[in-house]
Amino acid sequence: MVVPDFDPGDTPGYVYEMMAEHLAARIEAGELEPNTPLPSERRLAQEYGVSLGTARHATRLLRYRGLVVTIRSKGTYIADRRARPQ
Amino acid sequence: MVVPDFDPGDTPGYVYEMMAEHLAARIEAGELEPNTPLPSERRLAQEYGVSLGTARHATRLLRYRGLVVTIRSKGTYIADRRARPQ
DNA sequence: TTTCATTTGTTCGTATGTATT
DNA sequence: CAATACATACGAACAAATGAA
Repeated sequence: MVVPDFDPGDTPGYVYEMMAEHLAARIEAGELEPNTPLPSERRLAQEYGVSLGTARHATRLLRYRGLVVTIRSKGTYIADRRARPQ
Repeated sequence: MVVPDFDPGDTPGYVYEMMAEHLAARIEAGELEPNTPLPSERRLAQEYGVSLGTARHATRLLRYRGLVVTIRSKGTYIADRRARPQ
């Protein structure tokens, strides 16, 4: 299962929401495994071609959804599948 | 003192760029000699009254310009004048 | 060998300013 | 005016490597 590349292009909606959706899809698809760290927010920002603020906004949404757990000065980790809502 | 004190004050431009310029001037003026270590980044941050991140940004610019060489867990050294570009 | 201090490397948290829509 | 997005800047904490004791 492969998640298509991220391409905000001219698709409607907010960049930070699309980015969060894209990351969520990668997590749910198992491409990003539980208890492993996400790339840093600055790295994510680079990879997705967005600003740090936007990347932070996206990871915050994932946090709200319980898909990731962020530990300050350490990183953001994929949550256990059983600890995830739904 | 050959190079005037650092004073970002209300001058235009970015702090990290002005700091890099100031350090570059000190290096080119010979105040800081080749093969000697710069003060640590945290020390530089204190001396210049800026944050660690800004000091690191400044030394990174010097690195790009080939004025210094940074060795992890050791320090940042003034490059040989003959090894410097231009 | 182990311990410790120093220094760079990395990361998140937060605030502010600017431009655009 | 408000929301989005970007960039700078500061702070705090942790990680890793080096070298000395």
